[in-house]
Parts: sequence; C-alpha cells; structure tokens
Amino acid sequence: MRLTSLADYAVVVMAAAARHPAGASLSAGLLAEETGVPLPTAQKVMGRLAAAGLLVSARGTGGGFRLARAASGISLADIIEALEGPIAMTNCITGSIHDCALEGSCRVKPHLNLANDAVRGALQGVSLATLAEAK
Amino acid sequence: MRLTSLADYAVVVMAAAARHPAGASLSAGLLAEETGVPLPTAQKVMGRLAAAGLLVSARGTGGGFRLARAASGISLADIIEALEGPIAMTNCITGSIHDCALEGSCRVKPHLNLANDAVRGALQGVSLATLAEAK
DNA sequence: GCCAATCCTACCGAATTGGTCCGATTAGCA
DNA sequence: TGCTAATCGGACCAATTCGGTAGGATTGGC
Repeated sequence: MRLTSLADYAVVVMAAAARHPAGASLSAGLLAEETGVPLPTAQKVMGRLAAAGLLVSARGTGGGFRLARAASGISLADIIEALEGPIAMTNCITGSIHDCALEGSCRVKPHLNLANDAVRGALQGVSLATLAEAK
Repeated sequence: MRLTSLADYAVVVMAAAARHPAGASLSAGLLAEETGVPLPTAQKVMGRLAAAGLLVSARGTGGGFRLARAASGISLADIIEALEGPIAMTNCITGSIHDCALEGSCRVKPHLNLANDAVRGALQGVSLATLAEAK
C-alpha cells in the first residue's frame, strides 16, 4: 500500500506546475529546480505524465510542458494512475488480468472490490488545486 | 497502490480461518487446502501473521494456528500491515524514516497526510468478520 | 524413548523499480 | 537557409524488494 517514489515525485512536480499561471511553458529543468527533484528523474516523471495526458509537451527551444486541463480537474488518483497504472489492490480487480489460480472459487473478491472502491474514492476526492495550495 | 500478492493471500487465508469455530486449531496445510493457496506460501504468510500478533501459533503434533482475537476485532488494515508494514503512502508519513531530500521544503506533505488518513480509514472500516461472510 | 507432525529460520532466483545516458526534434538566429 | 542551442523522448543498466523453496528446531503422542 505504498506508492512508488516516482509517483511521489510526480505529485510534487504537478503541484509545483499548478502554482504557475495556466498555459505557461514549464521546462523540466525549471520544475526540477523549484521542487528539488533531480533533473533526470523529473524528466522521466514528466514524460510519463505527458504520455498519460495530464501534461502537454512541446519540443525544441522554448518548449516544455503545461497542464493539459485545469488543476481542479486533475485528481490525486489521476497522477498516481499515470505513473503506476490502474489503482487496483489486487490483480483480479482489473477485468483483463486473470493470473490468480484462486479465481472463481475466491470468496473474498466481492468484499475487496468494495474496499478498493473506497480507496480509489479517497484519492479521487483530492484535486491538484488542493495540493497546490500554500499549506 | 497495489498490495503484494503475499498480503493478498493473507486476506484469503484469514477469511478462511474466520469461518471455523473460534479457538479451533488450524494447521497451515488445512487452510492451504481450503483456499487453494500453495502450502509453502501459506506457511510463510501465516508465520508473518503470527509474528504480527493476529494469529497465535502452537508447535508440535496437533499444533497449528488460531485467531488471536475475534474476527470482528481484526480489520483489513491490520492484515495488510502485518505483511507489508505500516500503511504509509510515502516514506515521510512515518515519523521515523527521513530519507527524502525534499523534507522540510516539501509543500505537499500536509495534503498527503490527509489523503493517507482517508485511505487508511477505508481499510480499517472493513472487518475480518465481513470478509468471512458467504458473499 | 522414539517417531511423526508442525512451525520457524535462512537462502536463492526473479521481477519490478529507480536512475542515467544518448539520440531525435524543434525553434531561434546569423 | 543553414547552424546552433535547448528541450523532450526512448533505450539501457544497476539495485532493491518480492516470491518461493528447502532445511532445521520443537512439541506432543505412542
């Protein structure tokens, strides 16, 4: 139940980006310096955030990243899913993967489904706008 | 945000144990057969559950495990913590570990604290008694 | 006193993660 | 119009943790 450090960095970087005026072009170097995140790591994190559609990237001189949508429309769950994949406590939650030998006879799965929804809801309830607030 | 497969197995095994009469001596082999969990894995999982105080172990012939307390007094959070350690989304949540270079200047930590409490609360709200129900 | 059953500890291979480096692309300028 | 500088994008590599296995220690029964 711990998120990876890359996801952790992603939250910090996104919060820093949200403090800038909307639409501004933010390079990985700038945000790395503001947050203290090592530059190479920031690059990787922002690349994945862009691939997930949370950031829009522009290459070349003067390029950089900007938020794909308003900070209030991005949730903590969105950021975590961008780095770690779907929020699913167990493999059997996501309908596509079926590598659990117990599937079918498992008697706790329905209950875990409810618990998973509760966790996911808690993370979706936190918006990036909230995370960017001063304190 | 995904729990390890050992923690997943622990939930299944504990739920199976909770379906037996309270106080009965349950060997790892019995529960492994009932749940479909491989025996060596079940042994390891139950050993950790005993170390965490959720199960009480007895050695020797006729020995085995039994729940340390009533199923209604054991939460999903307890089981997960027994296998994975404290439920803390980030390292900086637990007061003892301080290996984050951003600490002190990090501006999102207070918000993550709230999110972490929400997740933990969701898991503490699910009792083993509920997990053991038929469906 | 011996034997069988059971739990406990230590070890090993494998997969994911975290980090680094180099190449591809674009805008600006001479 | 060609060149340079700046930036993103993808590929590679070491390290940590996870999952599984095997052997040893302990206890109760015959």
